Amino acid sequence: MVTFSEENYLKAIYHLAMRNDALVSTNGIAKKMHTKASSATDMIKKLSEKGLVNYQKYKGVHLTEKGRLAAVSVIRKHRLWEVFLVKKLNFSWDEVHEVAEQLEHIKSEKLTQQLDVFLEYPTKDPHGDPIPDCDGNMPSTQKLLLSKIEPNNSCICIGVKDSTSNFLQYLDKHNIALGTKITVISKEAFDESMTIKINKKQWVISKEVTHNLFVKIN
Amino acid sequence: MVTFSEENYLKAIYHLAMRNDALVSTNGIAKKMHTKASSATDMIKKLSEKGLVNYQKYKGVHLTEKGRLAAVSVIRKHRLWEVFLVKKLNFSWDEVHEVAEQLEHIKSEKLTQQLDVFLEYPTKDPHGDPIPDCDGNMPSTQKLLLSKIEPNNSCICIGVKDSTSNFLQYLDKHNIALGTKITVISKEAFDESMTIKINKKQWVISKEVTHNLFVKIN
DNA sequence: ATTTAAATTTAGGCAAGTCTAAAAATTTAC
DNA sequence: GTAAATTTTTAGACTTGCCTAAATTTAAAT
Repeated sequence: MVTFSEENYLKAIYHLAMRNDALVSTNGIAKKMHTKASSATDMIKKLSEKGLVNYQKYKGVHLTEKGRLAAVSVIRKHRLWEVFLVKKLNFSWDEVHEVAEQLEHIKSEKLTQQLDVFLEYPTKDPHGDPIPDCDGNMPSTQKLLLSKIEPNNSCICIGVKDSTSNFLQYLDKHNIALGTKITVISKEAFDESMTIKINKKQWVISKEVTHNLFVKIN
Repeated sequence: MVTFSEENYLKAIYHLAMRNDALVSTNGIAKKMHTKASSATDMIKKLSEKGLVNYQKYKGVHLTEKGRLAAVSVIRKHRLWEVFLVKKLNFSWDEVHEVAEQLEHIKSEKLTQQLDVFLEYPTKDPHGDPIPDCDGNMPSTQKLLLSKIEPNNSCICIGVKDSTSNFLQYLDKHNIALGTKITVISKEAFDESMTIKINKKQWVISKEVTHNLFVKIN
């Protein structure tokens, strides 16, 4: 039995490790969880006793296979619920996160499975992130930050790195959605701002934008 | 901010009081919550401090208006989710309760509202229980136990008192569903068993069944 | 290589929600 | 109308998840 809080820590560790089974630091976990390092240490010990992470004092942790499966299961539920909220309940992509944070902890194999069926097996959530399958396989996606694209090349927007409401609303306002084709006109070395063209309309975006938008080469 | 556990107690008190604002006993609450009387006392004090119940030591509690609204809100969510599970995710009526017990605690006004829209404003859950509106009004339903129907009268099944899987599966097996017309042929004084007729087929049901099936006069 | 800084862990404490055991109040029974 | 039985409350303790403050370990800097 994995508690609500344990699931959140596992998810945090998964995201920090970024599928590399790199060691994750106590401070990193505490920061991500908005708790103190001492709280993180407490939880790490508990996760370690349950065999969900490997832990070496002062060194850091990484997920065991059991822990990885638990984390991915939560992520799967989170992303399926996000699809549900957007596709069926008319939520916009900047409103879904908070509610999905609650729904991801509902424990029912059948519920998750039937939700997947009902949504017709989506492979991406509303922010372009991949949805793991029920066996815990996370589809790998090679995605580039827009900032890496050279002038005179074009690309397709496939996801966001930052998924805060502010950023998502910015994108909505400027008609940048998943699937939008972006042509890079020029880059400014000074402030890393970039001139881009979408649908014949051309304007300048800051590095805050180019560093948080994932694209693929056309 | 009402916690998960507080919501469960409020729901229990609501159901025990049965919309009469009758006093509910500590022991009654403890029994319903599967906890000990001392735990119930602790929680009652907390609910009282929050203004959700009126409490007099050794006498009992009843919900304040604020408490009633909180309880009804949880019940509304529970029943909406049950409809969702049955109508959209192919759950059967005996499988929904446990999952709905979890979903009922999700906090999002918009979620509940949009779910109601998505389900096209259902007024009854899969067991025939009324779904309160978003202002906390519980539709009143006058329903009779099948045991009260006299021989040679017929009635329509509109709900269940006991909604355990065992009973619901019994009803499924014998093709008794909400809306089914039942004609009472005779009653046995000795064991309160009853001979009934459904679709020209006639058989005997025990008092355990007649005391747990709600009907309305045709 | 030792000192300083940063990260991590330990120690002790707090609130929520539960428990057991014992005390107090109420109800029931004769 | 008092004694026994039941119900309810209190007292003290445990677990989870968090905190602050202090101690320890590791890393960085000169």
